Amino acid sequence: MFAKVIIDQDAKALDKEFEYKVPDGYELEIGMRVLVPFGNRILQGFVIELKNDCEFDENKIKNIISNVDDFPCIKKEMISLMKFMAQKYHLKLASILRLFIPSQMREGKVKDIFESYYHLSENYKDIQIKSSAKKQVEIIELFEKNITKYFSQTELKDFSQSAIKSLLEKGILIKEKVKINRTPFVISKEDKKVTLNDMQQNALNVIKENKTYLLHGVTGSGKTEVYMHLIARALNEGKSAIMLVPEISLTPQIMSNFKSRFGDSVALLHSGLSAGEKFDEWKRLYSEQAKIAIGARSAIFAPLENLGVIIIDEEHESSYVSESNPRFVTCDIADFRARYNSCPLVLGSATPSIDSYRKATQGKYQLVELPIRANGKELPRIQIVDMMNEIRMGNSGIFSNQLLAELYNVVNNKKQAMIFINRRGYSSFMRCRDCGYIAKCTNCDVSLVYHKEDNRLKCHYCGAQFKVLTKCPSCHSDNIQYGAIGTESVTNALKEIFPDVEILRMDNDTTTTKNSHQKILSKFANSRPAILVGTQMIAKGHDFDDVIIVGIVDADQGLYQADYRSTERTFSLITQVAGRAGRSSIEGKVILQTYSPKHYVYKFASNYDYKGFFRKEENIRETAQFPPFTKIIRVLFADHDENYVRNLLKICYNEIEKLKDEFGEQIIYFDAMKSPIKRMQNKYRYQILLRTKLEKADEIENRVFDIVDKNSKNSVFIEINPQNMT
DNA sequence: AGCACGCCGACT
DNA sequence: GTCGGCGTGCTC
Repeated sequence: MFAKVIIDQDAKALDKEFEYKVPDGYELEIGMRVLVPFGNRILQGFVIELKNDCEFDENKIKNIISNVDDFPCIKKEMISLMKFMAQKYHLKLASILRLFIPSQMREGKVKDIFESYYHLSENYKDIQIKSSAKKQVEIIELFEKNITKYFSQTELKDFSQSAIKSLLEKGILIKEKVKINRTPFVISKEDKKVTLNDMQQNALNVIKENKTYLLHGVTGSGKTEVYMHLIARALNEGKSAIMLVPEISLTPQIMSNFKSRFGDSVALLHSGLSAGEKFDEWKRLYSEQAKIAIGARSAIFAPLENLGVIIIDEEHESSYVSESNPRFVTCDIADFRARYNSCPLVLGSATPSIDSYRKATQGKYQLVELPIRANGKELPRIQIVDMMNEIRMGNSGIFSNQLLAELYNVVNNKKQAMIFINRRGYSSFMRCRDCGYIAKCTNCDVSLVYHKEDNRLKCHYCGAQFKVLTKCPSCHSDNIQYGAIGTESVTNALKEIFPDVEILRMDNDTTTTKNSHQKILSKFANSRPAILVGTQMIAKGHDFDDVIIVGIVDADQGLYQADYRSTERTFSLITQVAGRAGRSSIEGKVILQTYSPKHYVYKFASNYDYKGFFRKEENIRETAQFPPFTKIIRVLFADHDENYVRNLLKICYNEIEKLKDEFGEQIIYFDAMKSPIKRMQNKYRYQILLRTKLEKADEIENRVFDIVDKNSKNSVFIEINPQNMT
């Protein structure tokens, strides 16, 4: 017998299958980790195939030394998935396999922990003890009272070690080591059984086939309840389920809901777990003690077999795309696994990505809609406030008069408000304070980004550079604003206006420690009146009944990012933030402040008109030749050695340039430039950007991959339709 | 990744 | 002469 082995080393030169001989009579399974002789050392590898013949020179072949675990840690499906990912993303086989097992297993640090348990032996009555051994008799009586119970060391701490020891020696007691699960603690609430409304029931009935469903449900339409029923159905059929959520640490209440509904069948996989907890949850899934995996994107690799459903909640979220190595798109993986297991894949969202919704309109996904809220309540009214008008009326502050009036009302009635700041990333745009003009790229129709270090405006899609604005080209005013309003300045401004009110701030800076999220939120929950200021973080899943006002201070900040998806993101954020208002009986209201009140995104968002927005945005993407009508290929070069990257860039550039002659008009755009952030983690960064038409996009992509693979050992990453351009 | 092999300069 | 620099190539 021979085995194909992937060596567990993250090196390009080792990124292939090596063949070894399995010694006669040695029990080995596909997916097992093994130790193999490699050169003059011993390395760990994964068996991915067993066969009777060998392709390698049989005189040079070496024997497998041993297996590392007594079970195959990579299941069969995952070996197919590995091949799929290697082909699609050009990732190294070993780095893919590492995604499938908990990292602790590789480092070998975390082992199963055991606790000693004691129970009576079957024939304990036949064994004599002296009547003088009072303690021993006491112990036996205790065990006889709970005849089926196993007692742990701690439960027997009242008895001396010597008494227990002599009972063990006589064979009356038996000591057993039992594996302990470090199952993470989740506060579980009373589970409310909910009956589905007609829409939800319909969704449940429709979603059953081996295909992809786009579940488009307005905020509060009860998508989660549909998910729960889908999972319950899978369990009833003896199958398992995976549910992905964008950032699990931000949605603790969803977790506790699932825990209380499904109990120990749920395994949670997220970044907040300790190494040991992760390992134990993984093992519970592997051994089918738990059949539901819930977690952030990496939970898509859960070691479950016989999947009955895969759910991706908030499918539009960018966190489903892995931005650092190994780069992968969660939805691709989910699709692979759903098809492999012949089960439905459900993508749920109140504001689907343009890409997904377009697939639904094309029939690639089946659209399922939940158009009304489960509680029958209206969505809060969104009022657009024109900040240009405020300036004309002499108010040049952060807050409009309407928002201030509403905040006074909140404070006087001891209610709560949330102020949301739509800030993303580091960059800032330039805007005329008088007429609202925004500097945009003349080629790409995306906003230019101000770069402080060389005092220029740059386009992140074509690299074009422009002088900073000193005078507005539209109204000739010299009142130019750059930089962006942050949470800090808003918080300080509020503290001045409302010195006696609890003003809380939640953003990246204030949530660095582990429980800081929870601390801020519980403080907010217990204060009346109170105002919570924050970034996207406050947009998700925090329901406070007394929040009657949500203010969006500068909605445009997210809109004018140099990113073709910025409008889509803004729409989805407004929708999400608006969902925070008016959860209770009191009607909520949203005040949306903007300097461009006529922008179509506000019209559609304030009417909760997703479809209208989709049609408009689809149109714009088509005209501007952006995805999903084209494909953007970004080749990023990053290395400590600047000369090395520049050289590599030049070689690849020249070869890719030849593709231009070959593919002609298929390539809409092609250029090389310094990356918008020139240096990151001390690595110099350059990039080549391509935009191609769809017809030959896959072919061009493969050719670019080939060129890069051929010329570089490392330091080069290729991204398709990157989420951001830093 | 790590290690051997090998081909050049400067040293007891 | 030979010790040691690190470029190149190989590992089933």
